[in-house]
Amino acid sequence: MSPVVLPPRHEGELLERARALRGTEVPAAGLHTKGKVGELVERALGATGGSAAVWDFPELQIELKTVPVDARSGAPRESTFVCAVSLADADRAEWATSWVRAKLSRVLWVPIEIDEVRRRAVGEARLWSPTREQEAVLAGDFEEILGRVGMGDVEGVTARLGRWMQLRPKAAHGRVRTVVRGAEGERVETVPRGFYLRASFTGAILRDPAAVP
Amino acid sequence: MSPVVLPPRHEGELLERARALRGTEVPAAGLHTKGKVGELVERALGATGGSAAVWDFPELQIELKTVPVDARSGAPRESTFVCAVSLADADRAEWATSWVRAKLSRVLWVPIEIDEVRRRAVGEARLWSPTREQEAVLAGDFEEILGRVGMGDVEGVTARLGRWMQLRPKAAHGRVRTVVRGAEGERVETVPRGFYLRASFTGAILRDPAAVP
DNA sequence: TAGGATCCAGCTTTGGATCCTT
DNA sequence: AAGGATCCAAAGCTGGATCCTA
Repeated sequence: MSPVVLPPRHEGELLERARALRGTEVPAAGLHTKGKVGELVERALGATGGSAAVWDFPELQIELKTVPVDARSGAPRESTFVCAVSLADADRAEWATSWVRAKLSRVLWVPIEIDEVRRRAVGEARLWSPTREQEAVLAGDFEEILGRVGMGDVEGVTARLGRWMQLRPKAAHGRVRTVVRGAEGERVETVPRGFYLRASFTGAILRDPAAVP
Repeated sequence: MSPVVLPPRHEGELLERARALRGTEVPAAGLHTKGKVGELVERALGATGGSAAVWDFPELQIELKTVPVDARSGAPRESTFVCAVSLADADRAEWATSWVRAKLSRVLWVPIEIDEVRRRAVGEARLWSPTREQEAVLAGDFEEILGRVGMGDVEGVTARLGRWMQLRPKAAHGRVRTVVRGAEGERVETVPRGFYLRASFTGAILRDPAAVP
């Protein structure tokens, strides 16, 4: 990451920049541009996180998420990836100290509005932190999902589990494998996974940050 | 209706008969058998309601509803018709005195279980009355829907309105028409409609009679 | 027509698979 | 591999249209 813009010094500056971006057209998505828009917006806002960091804006402890939405309705068209999960450590994982909680504790949501002709433009950014109620639901999803993985039932965890947050494959190719322990302690090879937020949840909080769907 | 079975004398007898029917195979549904199973079950249980009555078992004030469900999951495959609605009287209609409330105040639900091969068999019957909370939601749906019709906006009432109960066309042919008054008091010709319960609701109360989805 | 319902095309959602860049 | 996400077939749901019998 080589930023063309200096890191924002405070939330106000970050929000200001994000709002200045509003209306900017961005390259159309397609098979060969996945993730591109997210990276463009990161650079334009001065993100410096890089692979090792927890947050995109480490000084501000703020995570940036672009989310593709329908230009008319504002409804998200996709779920939102949060972070990868170390399946092998599931039995020791706790919400309070988790990476996913840290990332979600403060998020700058940047909608990418997609119109009928597939054109994409930056929408109105919004800074969000989960309400107590929202965090309780996310924590519940976390426990339910990693609890099952911790019990050795990783194959029993489908993307159906979790009210707002789900676990799904996260790998460049279907053939990538990671190792986890089964119920009897045996080696189980499986595909790497990550946490995703359902579109119904991001849609709700984009409309109303305190929503309790 | 010429019953081959005498009317049940009390709830216990009705439930007994319904349970005795469990497992009975019934003719497969198809384009040309709509409603047939409902009538077969009515006769088998000794229903005497007929067109004029509010209830299928007038002495017991009980309504009979067959509901097609997936044999595996128990989930309803269709919404459930409750009764037709007089659109012209919408502005005077009240939940407390409505036909739909009377019908729903006590219902014998008879699931018709459909398996992979489309075979249909009678499932376990269950006698239900709405809890206070459930009735409040149904009353809310009623007011919301008929309120709009009463205000002359019948064309603005889509099947999307109503959390558990919705208004939908109810006519043998799409060309049948009924008359209602528009917002300016003008004649509006529209298709006759009836109240239906969403499959999500009947599914919930079949699993748990006191469910609050 | 009233009463018993189901049909089914089209839209939405789901959730496993996949793609790019560093 | 980690971080940024989107793809898209198939399953599920919606809701207007339709079917049978008396």
